[in-house]
Amino acid sequence: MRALAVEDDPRIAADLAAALDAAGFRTETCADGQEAWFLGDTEAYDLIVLDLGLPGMDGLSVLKRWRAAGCETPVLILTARGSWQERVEGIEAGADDYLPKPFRMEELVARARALVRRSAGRGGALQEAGPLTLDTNRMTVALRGVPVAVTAQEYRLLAYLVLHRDRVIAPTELLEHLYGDDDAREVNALEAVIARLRRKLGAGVIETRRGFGYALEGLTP
Amino acid sequence: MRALAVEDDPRIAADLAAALDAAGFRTETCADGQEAWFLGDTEAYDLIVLDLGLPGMDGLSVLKRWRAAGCETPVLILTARGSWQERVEGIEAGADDYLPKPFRMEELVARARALVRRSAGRGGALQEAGPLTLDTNRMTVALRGVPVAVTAQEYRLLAYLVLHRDRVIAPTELLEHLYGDDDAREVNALEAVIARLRRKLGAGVIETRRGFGYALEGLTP
DNA sequence: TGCGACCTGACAGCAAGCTGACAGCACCCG
DNA sequence: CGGGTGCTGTCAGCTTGCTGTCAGGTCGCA
Repeated sequence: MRALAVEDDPRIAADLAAALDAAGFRTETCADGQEAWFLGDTEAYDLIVLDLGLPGMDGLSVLKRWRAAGCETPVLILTARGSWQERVEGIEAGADDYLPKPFRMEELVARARALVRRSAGRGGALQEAGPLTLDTNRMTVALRGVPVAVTAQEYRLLAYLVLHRDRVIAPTELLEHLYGDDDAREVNALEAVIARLRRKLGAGVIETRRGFGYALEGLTP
Repeated sequence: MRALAVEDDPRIAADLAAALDAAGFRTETCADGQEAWFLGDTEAYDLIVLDLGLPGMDGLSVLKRWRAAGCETPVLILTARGSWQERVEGIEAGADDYLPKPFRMEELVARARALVRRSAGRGGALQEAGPLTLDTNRMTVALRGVPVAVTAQEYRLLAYLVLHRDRVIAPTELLEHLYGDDDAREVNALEAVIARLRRKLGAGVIETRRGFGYALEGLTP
């Protein structure tokens, strides 16, 4: 974890760095707004601690510029105690959290950890298997990068195959999964779906293992 | 956006609900820890405001149980002023933010909004998605820069779609978040709102993914 | 060659979704 | 208090296009 502490008071800056380092961060410090903006924009930090009172450029402006530039690093701002307008302003500008000064280092560390934990909890929605890419968020399918329109049923079938791309799936298993136990269908319904999919994806993508079931392209027999 | 306010003082609870409702939330209240735990565990909220001093079950225990049960709803806790141990404890227990009592309703609302945005991994108060711009402070909508007048319900629906713009949203999910569990509506109510929105925004902005749900104008067909 | 497993084009049924009309209701304003 | 106004859910009728079925074909294997 790499952190940036933007703080003009050298003593506080040192304390910040020490506390964050003790918490497992690799912390760099910076005392000037202009430089902070440059660093935040060019370097890849996991967390930025930003003091609002700064020489060079106002902390709030720095924050707004980062957000405007598409920087999504979690930012924790330090504000003067009691000025709730400033906090609200900071949050509106895109801060993820604030801490009123003076504060306990324990609290800073707790919040910093929580912030990083939270920002890390996304991604992984793209499932790839051979030439196929499934976006499980948008429910879309791409073949060699080219989007392919599929229906709900087709998507469900593909998703199941992709999820179990390392083995052969028996027709009965697919039937069980695609249709509830209460509205079971015949095998032919499945074959129809597969035929339609093959027409869209090309013949080779879904392979038939005669007598066993179906598998995605590239699985060795 | 659906919110739960857990607060035993009925006056404060009413104030909370009023402020959050004015900010575009559908707020339910609850005065008891046990009940709060049950609600948070079973219902789908976008935000929970939790007072730590509660009858029935201690607020911190409620929070811990939620987290232990895998509930990831952002939680904003209300603490007594000055007790920083309590705050740290709260954050360690999985709270996403805290507010010391007494507080300004403006600040609560600002933090609530920020929390909801952050939980979806997004920054500022201006939410952009394709041709749409939502100002979550003023609760206004613009299409390609041109302001569009929308009703409260329409705004809520759009806000939810914009917040989760990278996903397809199932009708049931929208129903859950637009209406409380106690005044549930039929799917058709939703379709009516969407039809009215499309008349204002044009046909392409809200896409229908037949069999899955709705999504904002995206890249893939 | 024969049999069973599997494929596929056509088609109809049907459910998902859309829309215009309407009525209940909350709210606003005189 | 009372009428007007605008929001919103319900209803009914409609469109759309997904999807299972069927019938007939092809393929692989013994």
